[in-house]
Amino acid sequence: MHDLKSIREAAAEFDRGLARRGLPPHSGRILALDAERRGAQTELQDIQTRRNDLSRGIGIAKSKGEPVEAIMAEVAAMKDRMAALEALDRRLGEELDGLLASLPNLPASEVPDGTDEHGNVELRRWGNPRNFAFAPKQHFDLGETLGLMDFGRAAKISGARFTVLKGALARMERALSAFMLDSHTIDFGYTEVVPPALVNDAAMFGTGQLPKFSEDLFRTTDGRWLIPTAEVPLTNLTADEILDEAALPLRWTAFTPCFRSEAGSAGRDTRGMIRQHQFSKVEMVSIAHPDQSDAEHERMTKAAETILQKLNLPYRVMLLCAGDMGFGARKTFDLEVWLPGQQAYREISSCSNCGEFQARRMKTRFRPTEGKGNRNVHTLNGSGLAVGRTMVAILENYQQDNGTIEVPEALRPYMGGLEMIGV
RNA sequence: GGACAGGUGGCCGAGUGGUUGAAGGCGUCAGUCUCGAAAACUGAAGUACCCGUGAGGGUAUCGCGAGUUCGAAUCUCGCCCUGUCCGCCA
Repeated sequence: MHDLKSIREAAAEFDRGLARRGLPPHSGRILALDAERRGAQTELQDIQTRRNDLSRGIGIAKSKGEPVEAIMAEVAAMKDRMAALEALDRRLGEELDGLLASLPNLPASEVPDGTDEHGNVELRRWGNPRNFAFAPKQHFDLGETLGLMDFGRAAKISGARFTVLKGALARMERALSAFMLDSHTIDFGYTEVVPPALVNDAAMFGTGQLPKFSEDLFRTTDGRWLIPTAEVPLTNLTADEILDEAALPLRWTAFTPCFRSEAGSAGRDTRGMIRQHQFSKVEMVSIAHPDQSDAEHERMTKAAETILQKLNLPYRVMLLCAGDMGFGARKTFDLEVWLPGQQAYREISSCSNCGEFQARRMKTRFRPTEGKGNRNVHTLNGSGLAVGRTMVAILENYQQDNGTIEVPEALRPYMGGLEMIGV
């Protein structure tokens, strides 16, 4: 959600930001609506002032036993105009809010230009892709051959884009979640949270999934939504609250299932576990002071990278270009893990600084320790990591020529000391 | 799901359709006092928006949304949430 005041003050800059997102200018329409609405509000409030004075006068006159018919007639005469102005104010407000709510966040200045993933900039690489003495397989071949990953039966009971994991791989999902949560809570100070997986409209609006992206979501028959990421419930934890500055930053992490309809991605990643309707993810969310959100963003990304490093999985860090960022982000780092079976780097984490964008939607502010005037917090979210894709990466990077899988050392304590899968 | 009872400012808690943004208490902040603190006393303080260069003025807001009324925290309706009991249930 955008701030009207800042658009009034810097309309050209606002439109420049939209242009970087590939959108036409909107400030003209917004400011026209804003001006018209404020005119209506001002006139309405003047009438209300008069109405309140007169009504008060009626009460006083009555208590004195004086006649009130003349005053009542005067108030009654204002009713039509008041109703018209109220309707106008509401209509203009709805159009204005609808417009403001539909526009994505503006990219930070250091975000590169670009319309799609080809505009993203590689910042750094970590780890060296292993040299295989054989042709590395893709994760679904490995998993199915092991008999621990079953897409056929998942389709039987649920349909496409679901997986059944069994045995050591089912356990690996549990192990990975515990491993990741331990790292974030113990090494990075995040507080572990178990949030609801079903949320209401307001929460989905707060983080920006609604009103524009409802087709990407699953909806329950009683009108709730299945979370597409724990970012939604975690970030909305502070909705409608005014926090103490001293409480910042708030850092939360949660392991949850995530549900996405994947409408519009038909044909992409149809095989395997890369793109599923349901997947597990450990998410991090930080609620930060505006002055500290850039540092918090780096810190959060570091927490996600640490998981990959501990698992010894090669990856690269991408700075997303303006056109490839999500709706609410002003700056995003993607972590892409090396998948030898695909011979490609694939996204395994996305860490975004949303600035004030979500805070304004959720009405999350903080009270400065010094000075007056409440300010919007900055919100950040990042995967740490997508558990299913982490399993994919482990299968492909740790596969042996006989199809067995070595368990990464860091994970062994979480898997009862298991060193090899499939032997 | 059914039956009751509730939802008031940071918290607790009054509130009769009429000059109530809302008594009182607690807590918070500032000041007086003090070497300092406590106590006491004095004062300040919700949120959003509009007008105004400013000082300042105004509107809305008592769970949310409609309605009745010249006027609604107070009356009516719908919804949401909380508590208690019953039913069902992991």
